[in-house]
Amino acid sequence: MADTTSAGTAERAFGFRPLYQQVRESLVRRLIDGSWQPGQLIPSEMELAREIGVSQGTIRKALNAMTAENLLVRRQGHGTYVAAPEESRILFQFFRLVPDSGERVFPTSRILSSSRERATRDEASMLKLAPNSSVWRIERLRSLEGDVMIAESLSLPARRFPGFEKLEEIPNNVYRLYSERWGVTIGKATEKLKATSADTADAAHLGCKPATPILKVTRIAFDLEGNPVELRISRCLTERSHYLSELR
Amino acid sequence: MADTTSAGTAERAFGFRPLYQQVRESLVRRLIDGSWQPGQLIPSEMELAREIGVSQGTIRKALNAMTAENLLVRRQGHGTYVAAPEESRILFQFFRLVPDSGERVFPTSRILSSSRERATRDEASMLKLAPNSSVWRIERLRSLEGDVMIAESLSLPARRFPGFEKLEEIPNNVYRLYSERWGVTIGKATEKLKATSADTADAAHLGCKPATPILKVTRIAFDLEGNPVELRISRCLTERSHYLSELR
DNA sequence: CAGTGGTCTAGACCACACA
DNA sequence: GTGTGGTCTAGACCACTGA
Repeated sequence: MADTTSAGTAERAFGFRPLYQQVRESLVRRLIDGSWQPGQLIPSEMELAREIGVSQGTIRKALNAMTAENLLVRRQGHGTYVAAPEESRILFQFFRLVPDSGERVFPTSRILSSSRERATRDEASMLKLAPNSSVWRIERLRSLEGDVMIAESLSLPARRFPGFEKLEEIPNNVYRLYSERWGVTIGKATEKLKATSADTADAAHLGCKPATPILKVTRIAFDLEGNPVELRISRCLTERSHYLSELR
Repeated sequence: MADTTSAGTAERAFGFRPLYQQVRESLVRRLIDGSWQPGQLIPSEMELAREIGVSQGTIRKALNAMTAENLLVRRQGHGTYVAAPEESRILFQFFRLVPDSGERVFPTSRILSSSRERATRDEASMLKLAPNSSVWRIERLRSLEGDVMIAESLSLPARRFPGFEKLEEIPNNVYRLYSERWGVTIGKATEKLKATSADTADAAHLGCKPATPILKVTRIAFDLEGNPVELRISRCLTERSHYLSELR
């Protein structure tokens, strides 16, 4: 890295890449390979600058970029920490269903089933798996303020989550589970929303009449390297809640 | 502004505020009061630094913050421009309904009606208007790839849009209209999504059976000062399209 | 070529947290 | 007090654009 400081020439021949982006990538790699664990305090700007051989300002630019991506958390007077999948952060970043009147609340969950299955064609294509790969499939119900609002199914590539069947319990916040148990960090996700009607199973789960309009949310969640690692299909009752989307 | 450079003391007594944020605010004010028009080239960093009496680096930080908010567009070798409500930008920033198979497309629109009305209780509360204020109410249908997909109603505070009735035509991209005709710039918006069923009017408009599940999107759009200036309720067919939400 | 924004550095000082 | 991140400055050089 220090080489490119004074002599960017070699670098330039293969396509220019700002130093701070190279630094960013090398730091992201430490997150990916687990040398920096969620919640951990990382070295100060000055230490990183010395270690990597660039100025403090360049380190800062890389760290600020990672903070903007929710990979790090910086606290003045404290230091810089690896972002951890805490309830409150997950709540704001990934959970968009909000009661119509009232604040954002973390839902509670009840597991219905959990099994190993052959991936359907849809699962395989959305998770970029070979046909007939194994997936773990979890069905659960989620409640907001005591009422069941969401019936959802999670599909996980079995290869990325070995020993899933040995879990005694599947917690509410699965992203923390993925992180702590398999070192899988969710970085971003895309959701596709459609309106559909409750089938009889949905109706039984959600406590509504069949054919009630429900919001179907199809989420694909990606790890830090950009690989899809979770497919989640949520069927949501939106009679007393809504999906919140902010356009900036 | 130059005062606070060496002597932040007075400022500090009334609550510390970073210089670059003060600069940002003073530049945003130029957008609000119209001294900088959409599409216009603004002075270079060096010129602004001299004019305001801070360093180029501080100007840069303010300009980059505004760029991140989609208020400015910066082009290396060119200069810095005030962001304009261009089709492509609006398409990505504010229009989230995407055909299931295929690229994002800007919809076409057909106006059904346009009239001045008393604000309903809901309109008044969401637009922060006094009860019984006047609003313009526009009904229109929007098509994606030739098929009607959205039936929507727009409500605008009459006070903010004087002479609306004199318009010969209401264009597809109304945010450009607001900007060009009334100097109203939309900075951000929030959308609340619910699943509901098509009533007979929806069914007639959207060419579907009554009771078809549809996605109801309630948008409140805000100007640069954070005042609500548009209420938009869109009823969307999502049989061959979906609402795209990206979680980062 | 001149002028713009983009990167990188170096150093000073400020605000904040904790021991 | 000491050390952290946050702000601000100043200046050098690079990459891109259009004349």
